[in-house]
Amino acid sequence: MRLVVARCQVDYAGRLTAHLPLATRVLMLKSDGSVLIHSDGGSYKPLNWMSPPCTVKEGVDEDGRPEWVVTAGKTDDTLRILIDEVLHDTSHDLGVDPGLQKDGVEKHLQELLAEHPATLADGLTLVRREYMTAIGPVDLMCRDADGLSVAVEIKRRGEIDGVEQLTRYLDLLNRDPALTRKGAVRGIFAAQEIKPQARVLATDRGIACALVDYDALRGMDDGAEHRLF
Amino acid sequence: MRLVVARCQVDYAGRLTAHLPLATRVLMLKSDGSVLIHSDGGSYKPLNWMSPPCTVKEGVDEDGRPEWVVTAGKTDDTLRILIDEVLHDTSHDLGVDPGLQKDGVEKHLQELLAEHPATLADGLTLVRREYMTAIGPVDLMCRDADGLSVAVEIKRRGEIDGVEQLTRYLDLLNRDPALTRKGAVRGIFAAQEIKPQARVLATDRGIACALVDYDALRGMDDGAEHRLF
DNA sequence: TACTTAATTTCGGAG
DNA sequence: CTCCGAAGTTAAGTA
Repeated sequence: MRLVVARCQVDYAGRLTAHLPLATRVLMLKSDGSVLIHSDGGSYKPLNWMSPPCTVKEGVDEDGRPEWVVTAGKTDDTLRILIDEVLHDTSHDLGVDPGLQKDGVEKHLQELLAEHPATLADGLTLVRREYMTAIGPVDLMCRDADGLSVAVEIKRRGEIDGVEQLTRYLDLLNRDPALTRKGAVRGIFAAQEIKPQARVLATDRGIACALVDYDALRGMDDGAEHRLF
Repeated sequence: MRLVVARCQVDYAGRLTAHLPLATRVLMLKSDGSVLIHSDGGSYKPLNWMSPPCTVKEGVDEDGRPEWVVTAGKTDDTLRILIDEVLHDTSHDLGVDPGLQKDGVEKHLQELLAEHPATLADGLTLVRREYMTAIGPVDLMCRDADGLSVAVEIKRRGEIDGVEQLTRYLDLLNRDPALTRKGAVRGIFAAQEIKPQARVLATDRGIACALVDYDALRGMDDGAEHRLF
Protein backbone atom coordinates (compact mmCIF):
# COMPACT_ATOMS: atom_id res chain seq x y z
CA MET A 1 0.00 0.00 0.00
CA ARG A 2 1.44 3.30 -1.13
CA LEU A 3 0.01 6.62 0.03
CA VAL A 4 0.74 9.70 -2.05
CA VAL A 5 -0.46 13.25 -1.52
CA ALA A 6 -0.02 15.23 -4.71
CA ARG A 7 -1.29 18.14 -6.75
CA CYS A 8 -2.56 16.39 -9.87
CA GLN A 9 -4.92 16.22 -12.82
CA VAL A 10 -6.74 13.02 -13.69
CA ASP A 11 -8.37 11.73 -16.87
CA TYR A 12 -10.38 8.54 -17.12
CA ALA A 13 -11.53 6.91 -20.32
CA GLY A 14 -13.51 3.69 -20.27
CA ARG A 15 -17.19 3.06 -19.63
CA LEU A 16 -17.43 6.85 -19.55
CA THR A 17 -15.09 9.79 -19.90
CA ALA A 18 -14.21 11.84 -16.84
CA HIS A 19 -11.81 14.59 -15.90
CA LEU A 20 -10.46 16.01 -12.64
CA PRO A 21 -8.93 19.51 -12.79
CA LEU A 22 -5.66 20.33 -11.04
CA ALA A 23 -5.97 20.07 -7.24
CA THR A 24 -4.33 18.44 -4.25
CA ARG A 25 -5.56 14.91 -3.55
CA VAL A 26 -4.68 11.63 -1.86
CA LEU A 27 -3.67 8.78 -4.15
CA MET A 28 -3.98 5.31 -2.65
CA LEU A 29 -2.08 2.67 -4.62
CA LYS A 30 -2.90 -0.85 -3.50
CA SER A 31 -0.64 -3.81 -4.04
CA ASP A 32 -3.01 -5.38 -6.60
CA GLY A 33 -2.38 -2.37 -8.86
CA SER A 34 -5.67 -0.63 -8.09
CA VAL A 35 -5.66 3.12 -7.54
CA LEU A 36 -8.04 5.33 -5.55
CA ILE A 37 -8.10 9.12 -5.82
CA HIS A 38 -9.64 10.76 -2.76
CA SER A 39 -10.46 14.34 -1.90
CA ASP A 40 -10.98 15.63 1.63
CA GLY A 41 -14.75 15.17 1.60
CA GLY A 42 -17.58 13.21 0.11
CA SER A 43 -18.34 9.74 1.38
CA TYR A 44 -16.36 6.55 0.90
CA LYS A 45 -16.43 6.73 -2.88
CA PRO A 46 -13.26 8.12 -4.42
CA LEU A 47 -13.42 10.94 -6.97
CA ASN A 48 -11.94 8.54 -9.48
CA TRP A 49 -10.35 5.12 -9.39
CA MET A 50 -9.25 2.02 -11.26
CA SER A 51 -10.44 -1.40 -10.15
CA PRO A 52 -8.16 -4.44 -10.11
CA PRO A 53 -6.80 -6.22 -11.98
CA CYS A 54 -4.76 -3.37 -13.40
CA THR A 55 -1.21 -2.08 -13.59
CA VAL A 56 0.34 1.30 -12.88
CA LYS A 57 3.11 2.59 -15.13
CA GLU A 58 5.09 5.64 -14.05
CA GLY A 59 6.33 7.69 -16.97
CA VAL A 60 6.33 11.23 -18.35
CA ASP A 61 3.90 13.00 -20.66
CA GLU A 62 4.84 14.77 -23.93
CA ASP A 63 6.02 17.80 -21.90
CA GLY A 64 8.26 15.69 -19.70
CA ARG A 65 6.07 15.98 -16.59
CA PRO A 66 5.56 12.88 -14.45
CA GLU A 67 2.46 10.95 -15.49
CA TRP A 68 1.10 7.70 -14.06
CA VAL A 69 -0.92 5.60 -16.44
CA VAL A 70 -3.15 2.90 -14.97
CA THR A 71 -4.44 0.33 -17.45
CA ALA A 72 -7.02 -2.39 -16.80
CA GLY A 73 -6.14 -6.00 -17.39
CA LYS A 74 -9.02 -7.01 -19.64
CA THR A 75 -10.91 -3.90 -20.76
CA ASP A 76 -9.29 -0.88 -22.39
CA ASP A 77 -10.09 1.42 -19.46
CA THR A 78 -7.34 3.92 -18.81
CA LEU A 79 -6.65 6.29 -15.94
CA ARG A 80 -4.05 9.02 -16.47
CA ILE A 81 -2.70 10.89 -13.48
CA LEU A 82 -0.62 13.92 -14.35
CA ILE A 83 1.51 14.75 -11.31
CA ASP A 84 2.21 18.43 -10.71
CA GLU A 85 3.84 18.16 -7.28
CA VAL A 86 4.29 15.35 -4.78
CA LEU A 87 3.73 16.47 -1.18
CA HIS A 88 3.92 13.07 0.51
CA ASP A 89 4.87 9.56 -0.55
CA THR A 90 5.10 6.55 1.78
CA SER A 91 4.69 2.80 1.42
CA HIS A 92 3.41 0.37 4.02
CA ASP A 93 3.16 -3.39 4.31
CA LEU A 94 -0.34 -4.23 5.56
CA GLY A 95 -0.49 -7.95 4.93
CA VAL A 96 -3.70 -9.78 4.07
CA ASP A 97 -6.84 -8.62 5.85
CA PRO A 98 -8.99 -11.22 7.66
CA GLY A 99 -12.09 -9.44 6.34
CA LEU A 100 -15.35 -8.10 7.68
CA GLN A 101 -17.89 -10.09 9.70
CA LYS A 102 -21.48 -8.87 9.29
CA ASP A 103 -24.73 -9.41 11.14
CA GLY A 104 -28.13 -7.89 10.50
CA VAL A 105 -28.58 -8.09 6.74
CA GLU A 106 -31.58 -9.39 4.77
CA LYS A 107 -30.74 -13.03 5.37
CA HIS A 108 -31.04 -12.55 9.14
CA LEU A 109 -34.29 -10.67 8.69
CA GLN A 110 -35.64 -13.66 6.77
CA GLU A 111 -34.48 -16.08 9.48
CA LEU A 112 -36.20 -14.10 12.20
CA LEU A 113 -39.46 -13.70 10.26
CA ALA A 114 -39.44 -17.41 9.47
CA GLU A 115 -39.43 -18.04 13.23
CA HIS A 116 -42.10 -15.43 13.97
CA PRO A 117 -44.44 -15.29 10.95
CA ALA A 118 -47.37 -14.21 13.15
CA THR A 119 -45.78 -10.76 13.48
CA LEU A 120 -46.63 -10.22 9.80
CA ALA A 121 -50.33 -11.11 10.14
CA ASP A 122 -52.38 -12.74 12.89
CA GLY A 123 -52.56 -16.51 12.66
CA LEU A 124 -49.88 -16.80 10.00
CA THR A 125 -47.81 -20.00 10.09
CA LEU A 126 -44.75 -20.94 8.07
CA VAL A 127 -45.02 -23.59 5.36
CA ARG A 128 -41.54 -23.25 3.86
CA ARG A 129 -38.61 -20.84 3.51
CA GLU A 130 -37.20 -20.19 0.01
CA TYR A 131 -40.21 -21.86 -1.64
CA MET A 132 -39.00 -22.66 -5.16
CA THR A 133 -40.93 -21.61 -8.26
CA ALA A 134 -39.97 -21.61 -11.93
CA ILE A 135 -38.93 -17.96 -11.73
CA GLY A 136 -37.11 -18.07 -8.40
CA PRO A 137 -37.65 -18.68 -4.70
CA VAL A 138 -40.42 -17.04 -2.67
CA ASP A 139 -38.85 -15.83 0.60
CA LEU A 140 -41.57 -17.27 2.85
CA MET A 141 -44.57 -19.38 1.92
CA CYS A 142 -47.14 -19.28 4.72
CA ARG A 143 -50.72 -20.25 5.51
CA ASP A 144 -53.23 -18.05 7.32
CA ALA A 145 -55.85 -19.03 9.91
CA ASP A 146 -58.32 -19.91 7.11
CA GLY A 147 -55.85 -22.20 5.40
CA LEU A 148 -55.18 -19.76 2.54
CA SER A 149 -51.68 -19.57 1.08
CA VAL A 150 -49.69 -16.38 1.67
CA ALA A 151 -46.48 -15.49 -0.19
CA VAL A 152 -44.12 -13.17 1.69
CA GLU A 153 -41.39 -11.11 0.01
CA ILE A 154 -38.81 -9.72 2.41
CA LYS A 155 -36.61 -6.69 1.78
CA ARG A 156 -34.52 -4.55 4.06
CA ARG A 157 -35.64 -1.53 2.06
CA GLY A 158 -38.95 -1.95 0.27
CA GLU A 159 -38.85 -0.38 -3.18
CA ILE A 160 -40.94 -0.67 -6.29
CA ASP A 161 -39.02 -3.56 -7.88
CA GLY A 162 -39.62 -5.69 -4.79
CA VAL A 163 -43.37 -5.27 -5.33
CA GLU A 164 -42.94 -6.21 -8.99
CA GLN A 165 -41.03 -9.31 -7.95
CA LEU A 166 -43.78 -10.40 -5.54
CA THR A 167 -46.40 -9.68 -8.22
CA ARG A 168 -44.62 -12.04 -10.63
CA TYR A 169 -44.57 -14.76 -7.96
CA LEU A 170 -48.26 -14.29 -7.19
CA ASP A 171 -49.20 -14.45 -10.88
CA LEU A 172 -47.41 -17.76 -11.10
CA LEU A 173 -48.58 -19.21 -7.77
CA ASN A 174 -52.21 -18.41 -8.58
CA ARG A 175 -52.03 -20.76 -11.58
CA ASP A 176 -51.32 -23.68 -9.22
CA PRO A 177 -54.59 -25.46 -8.34
CA ALA A 178 -53.02 -27.09 -5.27
CA LEU A 179 -52.37 -23.65 -3.72
CA THR A 180 -55.60 -21.93 -4.73
CA ARG A 181 -58.08 -24.59 -3.72
CA LYS A 182 -59.43 -22.56 -0.80
CA GLY A 183 -58.90 -19.18 -2.52
CA ALA A 184 -56.32 -16.97 -4.20
CA VAL A 185 -52.77 -16.75 -2.85
CA ARG A 186 -52.30 -13.48 -0.94
CA GLY A 187 -49.11 -11.45 -0.87
CA ILE A 188 -47.34 -9.67 1.97
CA PHE A 189 -44.52 -7.24 1.28
CA ALA A 190 -42.38 -7.05 4.42
CA ALA A 191 -39.55 -4.56 4.89
CA GLN A 192 -37.81 -2.49 7.56
CA GLU A 193 -38.57 0.57 5.46
CA ILE A 194 -41.18 0.92 2.69
CA LYS A 195 -40.90 3.69 0.10
CA PRO A 196 -44.15 5.57 -0.66
CA GLN A 197 -44.21 4.60 -4.34
CA ALA A 198 -43.73 0.93 -3.43
CA ARG A 199 -46.58 1.14 -0.92
CA VAL A 200 -48.90 2.71 -3.52
CA LEU A 201 -48.10 0.02 -6.09
CA ALA A 202 -48.52 -2.77 -3.53
CA THR A 203 -51.92 -1.44 -2.43
CA ASP A 204 -52.95 -1.14 -6.09
CA ARG A 205 -52.07 -4.82 -6.58
CA GLY A 206 -53.88 -5.94 -3.43
CA ILE A 207 -50.61 -6.72 -1.68
CA ALA A 208 -50.39 -6.01 2.04
CA CYS A 209 -47.41 -4.12 3.44
CA ALA A 210 -45.74 -5.02 6.75
CA LEU A 211 -43.15 -2.83 8.44
CA VAL A 212 -40.63 -5.01 10.24
CA ASP A 213 -38.96 -3.99 13.50
CA TYR A 214 -35.67 -5.85 13.44
CA ASP A 215 -34.71 -5.09 17.04
CA ALA A 216 -38.14 -6.14 18.36
CA LEU A 217 -37.92 -9.38 16.38
CA ARG A 218 -34.50 -10.12 17.76
CA GLY A 219 -35.86 -9.38 21.21
CA MET A 220 -38.62 -12.00 20.82
CA ASP A 221 -35.90 -14.50 20.19
CA ASP A 222 -33.52 -16.04 22.70
CA GLY A 223 -30.99 -14.00 20.75
CA ALA A 224 -28.16 -16.48 20.83
CA GLU A 225 -28.06 -18.18 17.45
CA HIS A 226 -28.23 -14.98 15.40
CA ARG A 227 -25.21 -13.31 16.95
CA LEU A 228 -22.23 -14.18 14.84
CA PHE A 229 -19.70 -12.66 17.22
CA MET B 1 -7.09 14.93 5.78
CA ARG B 2 -5.28 12.66 8.19
CA LEU B 3 -3.69 9.40 7.10
CA VAL B 4 -2.99 6.76 9.72
CA VAL B 5 -1.56 3.30 9.30
CA ALA B 6 -2.29 1.22 12.37
CA ARG B 7 -2.84 -2.27 13.67
CA CYS B 8 -6.44 -2.07 14.88
CA GLN B 9 -9.76 -3.76 15.57
CA VAL B 10 -13.01 -2.17 14.45
CA ASP B 11 -16.62 -2.55 15.56
CA TYR B 12 -19.58 -0.94 13.84
CA ALA B 13 -23.10 -0.79 15.20
CA GLY B 14 -25.87 0.94 13.30
CA ARG B 15 -27.90 -0.23 10.36
CA LEU B 16 -26.11 -3.53 10.91
CA THR B 17 -23.47 -4.90 13.22
CA ALA B 18 -19.99 -5.58 11.88
CA HIS B 19 -16.57 -6.48 13.22
CA LEU B 20 -13.01 -6.35 11.91
CA PRO B 21 -10.43 -8.53 13.68
CA LEU B 22 -6.99 -7.21 14.59
CA ALA B 23 -4.92 -6.38 11.51
CA THR B 24 -2.91 -3.57 9.95
CA ARG B 25 -4.99 -1.10 7.94
CA VAL B 26 -5.07 2.43 6.57
CA LEU B 27 -7.38 4.87 8.34
CA MET B 28 -8.40 7.91 6.32
CA LEU B 29 -9.86 10.68 8.47
CA LYS B 30 -11.44 13.44 6.40
CA SER B 31 -11.96 16.98 7.65
CA ASP B 32 -15.75 16.54 7.75
CA GLY B 33 -15.28 13.88 10.45
CA SER B 34 -15.84 10.91 8.15
CA VAL B 35 -13.58 7.90 8.50
CA LEU B 36 -12.59 5.24 5.95
CA ILE B 37 -10.84 1.99 6.88
CA HIS B 38 -8.99 0.44 3.95
CA SER B 39 -7.11 -2.79 3.50
CA ASP B 40 -4.49 -3.38 0.82
CA GLY B 41 -6.93 -4.93 -1.64
CA GLY B 42 -10.54 -5.09 -2.69
CA SER B 43 -11.95 -2.32 -4.79
CA TYR B 44 -12.71 1.26 -3.86
CA LYS B 45 -15.08 0.32 -1.07
CA PRO B 46 -13.51 0.46 2.39
CA LEU B 47 -13.77 -2.48 4.78
CA ASN B 48 -15.69 -0.22 7.10
CA TRP B 49 -16.47 3.47 7.32
CA MET B 50 -18.59 6.23 8.79
CA SER B 51 -20.32 8.71 6.53
CA PRO B 52 -20.51 12.41 7.32
CA PRO B 53 -21.78 14.23 9.22
CA CYS B 54 -20.01 12.61 12.14
CA THR B 55 -17.39 13.31 14.77
CA VAL B 56 -14.30 11.42 15.91
CA LYS B 57 -13.42 11.30 19.59
CA GLU B 58 -10.04 9.96 20.64
CA GLY B 59 -10.10 8.29 24.03
CA VAL B 60 -9.16 5.06 25.77
CA ASP B 61 -11.15 1.87 26.35
CA GLU B 62 -11.75 0.19 29.73
CA ASP B 63 -8.24 -1.33 29.59
CA GLY B 64 -6.61 2.03 28.90
CA ARG B 65 -5.81 1.29 25.26
CA PRO B 66 -6.34 4.05 22.71
CA GLU B 67 -9.79 3.88 21.15
CA TRP B 68 -11.32 6.21 18.56
CA VAL B 69 -15.09 6.46 18.66
CA VAL B 70 -16.87 7.87 15.63
CA THR B 71 -20.49 8.87 16.17
CA ALA B 72 -22.98 9.97 13.51
CA GLY B 73 -24.67 13.32 13.77
CA LYS B 74 -28.30 12.27 13.43
CA THR B 75 -28.52 8.48 13.72
CA ASP B 76 -27.05 6.44 16.57
CA ASP B 77 -24.51 4.71 14.34
CA THR B 78 -21.21 4.14 16.10
CA LEU B 79 -17.82 3.07 14.85
CA ARG B 80 -15.23 2.00 17.41
CA ILE B 81 -11.59 1.72 16.39
CA LEU B 82 -9.36 0.06 18.94
CA ILE B 83 -5.79 1.08 18.18
CA ASP B 84 -3.13 -1.53 18.91
CA GLU B 85 -0.15 0.21 17.32
CA VAL B 86 0.26 3.31 15.16
CA LEU B 87 2.76 2.82 12.33
CA HIS B 88 2.21 6.10 10.48
CA ASP B 89 0.30 9.30 11.18
CA THR B 90 0.36 12.39 8.97
CA SER B 91 -2.02 15.26 8.24
CA HIS B 92 -2.37 17.16 4.97
CA ASP B 93 -4.27 20.24 3.85
CA LEU B 94 -5.95 19.41 0.53
CA GLY B 95 -8.34 22.34 0.17
CA VAL B 96 -11.69 22.05 -1.58
CA ASP B 97 -11.82 19.83 -4.66
CA PRO B 98 -13.24 21.29 -7.90
CA GLY B 99 -15.02 17.97 -8.49
CA LEU B 100 -15.41 15.45 -11.27
CA GLN B 101 -16.64 16.23 -14.77
CA LYS B 102 -18.43 13.30 -16.47
CA ASP B 103 -19.44 12.52 -20.04
CA GLY B 104 -21.15 9.45 -21.42
CA VAL B 105 -23.89 8.62 -18.93
CA GLU B 106 -27.55 7.80 -19.60
CA LYS B 107 -28.50 11.44 -20.10
CA HIS B 108 -26.11 11.74 -23.04
CA LEU B 109 -27.42 8.50 -24.49
CA GLN B 110 -30.93 9.96 -24.36
CA GLU B 111 -29.78 13.19 -26.04
CA LEU B 112 -28.15 11.30 -28.88
CA LEU B 113 -31.12 8.96 -29.43
CA ALA B 114 -33.48 11.95 -29.40
CA GLU B 115 -31.47 13.35 -32.31
CA HIS B 116 -31.32 10.04 -34.19
CA PRO B 117 -34.52 8.11 -33.37
CA ALA B 118 -34.41 6.30 -36.74
CA THR B 119 -31.49 4.20 -35.44
CA LEU B 120 -34.01 2.50 -33.12
CA ALA B 121 -36.49 1.58 -35.86
CA ASP B 122 -36.88 2.60 -39.51
CA GLY B 123 -39.02 5.69 -40.04
CA LEU B 124 -39.18 6.58 -36.34
CA THR B 125 -39.47 10.31 -35.59
CA LEU B 126 -39.32 12.10 -32.25
CA VAL B 127 -42.49 13.59 -30.77
CA ARG B 128 -41.14 14.59 -27.36
CA ARG B 129 -38.35 13.86 -24.88
CA GLU B 130 -39.31 13.19 -21.24
CA TYR B 131 -43.00 12.79 -22.17
CA MET B 132 -44.81 13.23 -18.87
CA THR B 133 -47.35 10.72 -17.58
CA ALA B 134 -49.05 10.34 -14.20
CA ILE B 135 -46.45 7.77 -13.13
CA GLY B 136 -43.36 9.51 -14.49
CA PRO B 137 -41.72 10.61 -17.73
CA VAL B 138 -41.33 8.35 -20.77
CA ASP B 139 -37.76 8.82 -22.06
CA LEU B 140 -38.74 9.27 -25.71
CA MET B 141 -42.21 9.42 -27.25
CA CYS B 142 -41.99 8.77 -30.99
CA ARG B 143 -44.17 8.07 -34.02
CA ASP B 144 -43.47 5.44 -36.66
CA ALA B 145 -43.98 5.61 -40.44
CA ASP B 146 -47.63 4.55 -40.04
CA GLY B 147 -48.35 7.28 -37.51
CA LEU B 148 -48.46 4.88 -34.57
CA SER B 149 -47.15 6.04 -31.20
CA VAL B 150 -43.96 4.40 -29.87
CA ALA B 151 -42.70 4.74 -26.30
CA VAL B 152 -38.93 4.31 -25.85
CA GLU B 153 -37.28 3.47 -22.54
CA ILE B 154 -33.53 4.07 -22.50
CA LYS B 155 -31.07 2.38 -20.17
CA ARG B 156 -27.32 2.10 -20.19
CA ARG B 157 -27.71 -1.48 -18.98
CA GLY B 158 -31.02 -3.10 -19.80
CA GLU B 159 -32.30 -5.18 -16.90
CA ILE B 160 -35.63 -6.62 -15.90
CA ASP B 161 -36.85 -3.61 -13.94
CA GLY B 162 -36.41 -1.39 -17.00
CA VAL B 163 -38.80 -3.64 -18.91
CA GLU B 164 -41.26 -3.48 -15.98
CA GLN B 165 -41.01 0.30 -16.04
CA LEU B 166 -41.77 0.47 -19.77
CA THR B 167 -44.65 -2.00 -19.30
CA ARG B 168 -46.23 0.30 -16.71
CA TYR B 169 -45.93 3.25 -19.09
CA LEU B 170 -47.48 1.27 -21.95
CA ASP B 171 -50.39 0.11 -19.77
CA LEU B 172 -51.10 3.73 -18.97
CA LEU B 173 -50.52 5.15 -22.45
CA ASN B 174 -52.81 2.57 -24.03
CA ARG B 175 -55.72 3.95 -22.00
CA ASP B 176 -55.30 7.32 -23.78
CA PRO B 177 -57.65 7.46 -26.81
CA ALA B 178 -55.62 10.30 -28.37
CA LEU B 179 -52.56 8.07 -28.61
CA THR B 180 -54.27 4.83 -29.63
CA ARG B 181 -56.50 6.15 -32.41
CA LYS B 182 -54.50 4.44 -35.16
CA GLY B 183 -53.54 1.44 -33.03
CA ALA B 184 -51.90 0.40 -29.77
CA VAL B 185 -48.79 2.20 -28.48
CA ARG B 186 -45.68 0.08 -29.13
CA GLY B 187 -42.68 -0.10 -26.83
CA ILE B 188 -38.97 -0.11 -27.60
CA PHE B 189 -36.45 -1.00 -24.92
CA ALA B 190 -33.12 0.60 -25.87
CA ALA B 191 -29.86 -0.08 -24.06
CA GLN B 192 -26.13 -0.43 -24.64
CA GLU B 193 -26.35 -3.88 -23.09
CA ILE B 194 -29.46 -6.04 -22.61
CA LYS B 195 -29.48 -8.86 -20.05
CA PRO B 196 -30.96 -12.18 -21.28
CA GLN B 197 -33.75 -12.20 -18.67
CA ALA B 198 -34.75 -8.66 -19.63
CA ARG B 199 -34.85 -9.63 -23.31
CA VAL B 200 -37.06 -12.64 -22.60
CA LEU B 201 -39.51 -10.57 -20.55
CA ALA B 202 -39.59 -7.80 -23.18
CA THR B 203 -40.31 -10.29 -25.98
CA ASP B 204 -43.02 -11.88 -23.82
CA ARG B 205 -44.65 -8.44 -23.45
CA GLY B 206 -44.38 -7.63 -27.16
CA ILE B 207 -41.71 -5.01 -26.49
CA ALA B 208 -38.92 -4.65 -29.07
CA CYS B 209 -35.30 -4.51 -27.93
CA ALA B 210 -32.71 -2.19 -29.49
CA LEU B 211 -29.00 -2.44 -28.80
CA VAL B 212 -27.46 1.03 -28.85
CA ASP B 213 -23.92 1.71 -30.08
CA TYR B 214 -22.89 4.84 -28.20
CA ASP B 215 -19.72 5.46 -30.18
CA ALA B 216 -21.50 5.04 -33.52
CA LEU B 217 -24.23 7.45 -32.40
CA ARG B 218 -21.65 10.00 -31.36
CA GLY B 219 -19.99 9.54 -34.72
CA MET B 220 -23.25 10.35 -36.60
CA ASP B 221 -23.25 13.62 -34.76
CA ASP B 222 -21.05 16.64 -35.43
CA GLY B 223 -19.61 15.64 -32.07
CA ALA B 224 -19.08 19.11 -30.69
CA GLU B 225 -21.95 19.79 -28.31
CA HIS B 226 -21.69 16.52 -26.38
CA ARG B 227 -18.08 16.90 -25.38
CA LEU B 228 -17.96 18.60 -22.04
CA PHE B 229 -14.20 19.05 -22.03
C1' DT C 1 -17.59 -18.40 -15.37
C1' DA C 2 -21.76 -16.00 -15.92
C1' DC C 3 -25.78 -14.33 -13.90
C1' DT C 4 -28.74 -12.64 -10.16
C1' DT C 5 -29.54 -10.04 -6.05
C1' DA C 6 -28.30 -7.24 -2.00
C1' DA C 7 -25.98 -2.99 -0.21
C1' DT C 8 -24.23 0.56 6.29
C1' DT C 9 -24.97 1.17 -1.24
C1' DT C 10 -23.52 6.62 -2.81
C1' DC C 11 -24.78 10.42 -5.70
C1' DG C 12 -27.36 13.66 -8.20
C1' DG C 13 -31.69 15.89 -9.50
C1' DA C 14 -36.53 17.12 -9.11
C1' DG C 15 -40.66 18.29 -6.54
C1' DC D 1 -36.42 18.56 2.78
C1' DT D 2 -37.79 14.07 0.91
C1' DC D 3 -38.22 11.05 -2.79
C1' DC D 4 -36.61 8.78 -6.84
C1' DG D 5 -33.56 6.77 -10.22
C1' DA D 6 -28.69 6.05 -12.04
C1' DA D 7 -24.05 4.24 -11.10
C1' DG D 8 -17.34 3.31 -14.37
C1' DT D 9 -22.13 1.01 -9.07
C1' DT D 10 -19.40 -3.06 -5.92
C1' DA D 11 -19.79 -7.45 -3.75
C1' DA D 12 -21.60 -11.90 -2.58
C1' DG D 13 -23.90 -16.06 -3.62
C1' DT D 14 -25.49 -19.54 -6.96
C1' DA D 15 -26.14 -22.32 -11.15
